[in-house]
Amino acid sequence: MSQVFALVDCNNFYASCEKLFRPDLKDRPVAVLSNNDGCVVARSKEAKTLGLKMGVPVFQIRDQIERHDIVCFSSNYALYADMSARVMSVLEQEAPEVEIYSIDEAFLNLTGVSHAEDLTEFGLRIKHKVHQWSGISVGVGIAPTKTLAKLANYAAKKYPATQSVVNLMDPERQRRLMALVDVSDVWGVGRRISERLKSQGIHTALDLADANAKSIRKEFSVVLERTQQELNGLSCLDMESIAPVKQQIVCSRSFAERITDKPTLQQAVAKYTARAAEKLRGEGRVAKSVQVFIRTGLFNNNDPRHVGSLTSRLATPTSDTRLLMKATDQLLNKLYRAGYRYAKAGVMLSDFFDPHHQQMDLFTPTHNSKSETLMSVIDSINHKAKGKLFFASQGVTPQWLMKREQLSPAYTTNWNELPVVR
DNA sequence: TAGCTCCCATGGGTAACC
DNA sequence: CCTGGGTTACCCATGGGA
Repeated sequence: MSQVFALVDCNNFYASCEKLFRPDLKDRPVAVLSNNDGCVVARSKEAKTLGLKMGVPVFQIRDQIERHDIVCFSSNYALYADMSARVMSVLEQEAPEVEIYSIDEAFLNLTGVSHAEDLTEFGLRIKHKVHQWSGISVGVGIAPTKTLAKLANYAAKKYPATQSVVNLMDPERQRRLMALVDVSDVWGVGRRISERLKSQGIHTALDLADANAKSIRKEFSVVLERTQQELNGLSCLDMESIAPVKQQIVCSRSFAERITDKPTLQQAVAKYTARAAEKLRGEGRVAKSVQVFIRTGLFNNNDPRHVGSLTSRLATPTSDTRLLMKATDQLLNKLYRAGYRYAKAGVMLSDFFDPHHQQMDLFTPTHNSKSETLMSVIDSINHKAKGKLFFASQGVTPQWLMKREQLSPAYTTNWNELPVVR
């Protein structure tokens, strides 16, 4: 039986979240910056109209920001996550099956819904209800495959006449749209692959759909072959409503200022280790493999360069912050070289196990419940009082913390931070 | 038993996505 | 001077059994 997927995607999500709580900024250009206030990662409609580009470093467009009086925000992930949850809960009320694909988009499985209601009507209803309940506006694309649903969503955003809802169930309509869409705008086709496709005369989504399947497989990959089949209405990608178990956890960050000395770098690595361990416990797992990486700046640097990473395999997998910190500190000791200006460091955990049926070895004392208790006490305190409890090795007043100079208040998650309005 | 192929695990690198 | 963070999947080379 043929399937029906919808893709619901929030418009300018981060910028919309910031605007929601600042009605005074209605109709004003707003930009949201990446961690460290480094790049532009989201723009309001007005900012896009002004030609503000996605991903550009802020220092390169200071004058543009000044000239047009663009309001900039540091990213406030807690706010976006909370708004996302509100949007998703509306979708979950309306659709029989929801796959939360990212913070601002979700696939709905509408297979079987089609008889009860016209699909376009369904899309419009969802759009209205999400807006009514969360204040966020969304686009809806409906199609027989996920890739086509993405494409329909792209059209819903691009063409205002659609009222932000596009029903792409009809094959003729699919082909008409695909002829207008650049291959690079197809889901799964990035920069490199679109360049290679274009050198072979494949310029539009339709060109890709009609290309020779054998040669796509041979010269590119199974992944692109699947994309091609999906463009032709053959569903290869199913709903993944249950989140797959994580295979790795990374915690890394650029520093506000370059770090040259080892003790400071040690603090940073300790902090990232603590955060990664916390995430690991949140997943209910233990890790056997621990990696640390450090690197100097990436761009226009006459500075000496150093990138390095080292991995250690623990005798026994663990989620105990103390043991993981011991490991990462040893790795950093081997990795660190004096005389470099480090810009970023990170900790990666992988090779996960279920702590309750764990492979023991002969020489290490067995899993102790003291550690488990201590860690869960730390986690529950930090859950209530965010990050108030930490290890001394993380440093008490770190100077290298990321830059977040334009952070908005925690409107939805911390009542105490709300600005006083009279 | 030397030598061959096949298969699988592993690890580094690339590309994609949001 | 100042350029994000996190995750997965795949490809390919390698090397050790069977």
